Amino acid sequence: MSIAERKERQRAERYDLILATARALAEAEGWDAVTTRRLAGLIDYSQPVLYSHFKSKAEIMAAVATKGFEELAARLEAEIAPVHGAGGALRNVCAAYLAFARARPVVYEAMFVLPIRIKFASEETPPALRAAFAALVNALGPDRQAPVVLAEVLWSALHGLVVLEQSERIPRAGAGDRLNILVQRFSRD
Amino acid sequence: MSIAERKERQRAERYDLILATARALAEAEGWDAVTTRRLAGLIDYSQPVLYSHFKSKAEIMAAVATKGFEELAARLEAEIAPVHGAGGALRNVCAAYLAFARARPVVYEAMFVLPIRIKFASEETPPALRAAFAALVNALGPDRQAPVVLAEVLWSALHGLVVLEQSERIPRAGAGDRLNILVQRFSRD
DNA sequence: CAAAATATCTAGCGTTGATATTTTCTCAGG
DNA sequence: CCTGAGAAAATATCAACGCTAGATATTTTG
Repeated sequence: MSIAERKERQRAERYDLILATARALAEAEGWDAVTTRRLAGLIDYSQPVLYSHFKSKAEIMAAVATKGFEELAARLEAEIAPVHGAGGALRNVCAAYLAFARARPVVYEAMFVLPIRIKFASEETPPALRAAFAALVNALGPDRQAPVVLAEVLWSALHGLVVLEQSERIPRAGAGDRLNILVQRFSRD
Repeated sequence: MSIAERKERQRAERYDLILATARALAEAEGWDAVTTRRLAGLIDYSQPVLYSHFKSKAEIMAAVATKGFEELAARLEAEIAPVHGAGGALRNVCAAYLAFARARPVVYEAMFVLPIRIKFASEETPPALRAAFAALVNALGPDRQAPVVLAEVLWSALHGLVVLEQSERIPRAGAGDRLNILVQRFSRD
C-alpha cells in the first residue's frame, strides 16, 4: 500500500499548497485577486485541478477560514490558561481577538465577513470555532448571569470594532481607547 | 433655457429610476443579482447608459447607501426628539437601529458592509451619516465621559449584532435578550 | 499484456464590468 | 421644410471570471 499512501500524501500536500497559496495571494492583493486561474498558475497546475480538491472557490475560502478558527481559538485560549488573576483575562482575550484580526485581516474576512456558509452555533459548527467562543465565555469570569448571551454581545462588539476599523469607518487611531471602554463595560460591575 | 431644463429634469428622473431599480432588485434577489445588464434591462435602456450617470457599479451602490444614511438618521432622530424620559432614549435608539437593519438588510449591507469607499469621520462624510452618529451620542445621555468613543463602541456592538445575525453566525432567536444586555451595559451606571 | 480506472490538460461556455465605435435623435439656422 | 452639427443612445466588443466537457496521458487492476 505504499504507493497509494504516497499518492495520498502528495494529494494532501497539494491540498495544503492550494490553501497556503490562496491565503498568501489574498494577503498580498485581497480576496478579489484570488481567481482560480491565478491560483492554479501559482501552484503550476491547470485550473480544473482545483476542482478535484474543492467543489467551488467558496469552498477554498471556507477551508482557509477553518484554519483561521483554529489559530484564533489557540490564541484566545492562551490568554485564559495561565492564572493571570481573573481581572485581566477579559482584557487580554479581547486584545488577543483584535490582534488576531489585525494580524490576519484577510483570514478574518473569510471567517466572519464573506459568505462562506459555515454553520455557527449548531452541531456542525467546527470544534475550533466553538472553542474560540468558549474562550470568550470563560474570559467573562464565573457566576455571570446569562453568560452565553453576554458573550454573544461581547463578540458582536469585538467583531464590529474589527470590521468598522478595517473598512475605515471608524478611525484606527482610537483603537486603544475603544478597547478600554469595551472591557470596562463588560467587566463585572 | 426651457429645453435644457427639461433635459436636466429627465436626466435626474432617470438617475432616480436607476437607484430605485437597483435597490428593488437587490432587495428581491441580493446585490449579486444586480448586474449592469439586468439593471439596464429593467429600466429599458442599454447597459452603457448607466455609465453616463455613474462611473462604476460601486458608485451606484454608494448612491443607494447615501439614501440609506438619510433614512437611518431620520429614524434615530425620531427616537430622540420626544422627551420620552431620558432613560428610555438609549433603548429606543438601539432598537431603531436594529429595526432599520432588519427592515432594509440590503441597503444596510451597501452602507456598512460592502466596500463602497465613502469617507467616514472626515470632512467629506455625508451629513446624514454624521447626523446618525450624533443621534447615537445623544442617546447615551449628557455628561458621559468620552461620549464619542463610547458611541463608537456602542455603534460597533450594534453593527456586530446586525451582521452576525444576518449571516446567521449568532441565532436570530436571542435578539431580544441581546438588546437587553447591550442597553444594560451602555446605560449610565 | 489488455482493460479499466484515475489524473490532468486544453478548450470553451456563459456572464461579468467596462469601453470603443457606430447609429440615431434633437434642434437651431437658412 | 430642409440640413448639418452635436448630443445621446444604441450595438459591438473587450478582457477576465467561475466552472465544465471532452480528449489524452498515466497508472492500476484483471
